[in-house]
Amino acid sequence: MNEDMKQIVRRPTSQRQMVLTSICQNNHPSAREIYEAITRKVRMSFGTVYRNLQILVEEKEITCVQADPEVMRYDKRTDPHYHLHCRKCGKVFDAPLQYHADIGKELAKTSDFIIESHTIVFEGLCRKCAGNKA
Amino acid sequence: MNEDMKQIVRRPTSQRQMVLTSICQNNHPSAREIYEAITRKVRMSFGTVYRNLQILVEEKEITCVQADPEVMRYDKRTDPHYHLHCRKCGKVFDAPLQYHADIGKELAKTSDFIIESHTIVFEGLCRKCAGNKA
DNA sequence: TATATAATCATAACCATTCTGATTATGAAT
DNA sequence: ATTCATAATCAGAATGGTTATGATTATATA
Repeated sequence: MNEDMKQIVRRPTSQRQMVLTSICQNNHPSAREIYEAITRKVRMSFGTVYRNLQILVEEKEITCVQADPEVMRYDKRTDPHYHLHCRKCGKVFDAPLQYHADIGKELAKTSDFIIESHTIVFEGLCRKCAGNKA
Repeated sequence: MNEDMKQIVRRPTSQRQMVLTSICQNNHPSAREIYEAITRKVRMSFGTVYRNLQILVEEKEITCVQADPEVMRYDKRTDPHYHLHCRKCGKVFDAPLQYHADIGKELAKTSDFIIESHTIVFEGLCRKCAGNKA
C-alpha cells in the first residue's frame, strides 16, 4: 500500500454547502464577497471559505474565473464560456457568445505549444456603469 | 488655475530606461524578474520598478498582461495580440494568431455591455514543459 | 545659482491568499 | 453505542505581490 495510493475521503459539511449556495445565488462572487454574505448570518472562518472553494473547483462543482485583475472570482457554471469585465465596478458577467471550441486549431499548427483550453475576457463598461457617465 | 489642470511633467530617468530595456530583453517578465535582472548589476528599489512600470503603461510604451494568475507580467508589444500561458512553468508567450478586432461585434448586439477591448489566453504546456513529460 | 518639484530609496502598509496547530466533527469499525 | 482515525473547522499567523509614505536626491526651468 503506497502512500500516494491513499485517497482522501471527503466528508460533506454544512460550510461547504453554504459556500456553494452562496456562489449559486451571486454573480461571480469573490472569496471575500462569499465570506461576507455567509458571515452576515453565521460565523465562518476565511480559511474555510478558501479551502472549500478549492475543493469545489477540484470536484468540478464550480469554476474559478480570472477576469478581474484585482481578485479571483467564482462561477456556478462549469461549461466553457466567455466573460465580460467592467473596468469600473470590477464585476464579471457571462458573455452571451457561443463558445468556439476550435479557436486554437490554427494555433496548434503554427505553434509547438500544447493547447488545452482558452479563455476570452471582454473589457469595457457594464450597463449600470456606462449609464453613470463613464 | 485649477488644481486638476496642473499636468505632471515627466523627467526621463536612467531607472525608467533600465526598466524599459529589461522588458525589451526578456519574455513577458514580472516586476520581480525585472527587479532581479536590474539589481544583479545596479541597486534599485522595488518601488521604483513598480512606479516606472505604471508610468510606462500610462505612456503606452509597454502593456501589462494578465495571463499568469500568480503575477502581473509586462510586454514590450503594445499592439493587440493574444497570449499562451504555460500552466507548468507559468511563462507567457505571444500567440502566433491574427488579432480579430471584430470578435465582439456579435456580442455588442446581444449585450448592453460597452465593449472596449478583449483578450484571449490559451492555457496549456510550452514546448519545454511538454517535453519534460507533462 | 536658486527654486520647485519629480523621482528615488528604504521601509512600512495593504490585501488576497495560503498555511499552521489546536480543536471539533464525522464515518467506519468494533 | 463506543472507539478510532482522520477530515474539517477555527483563529490567527505567514506569505507574496503590490501600493503608499516620508525623507532625501536629482533635474528642468527661471
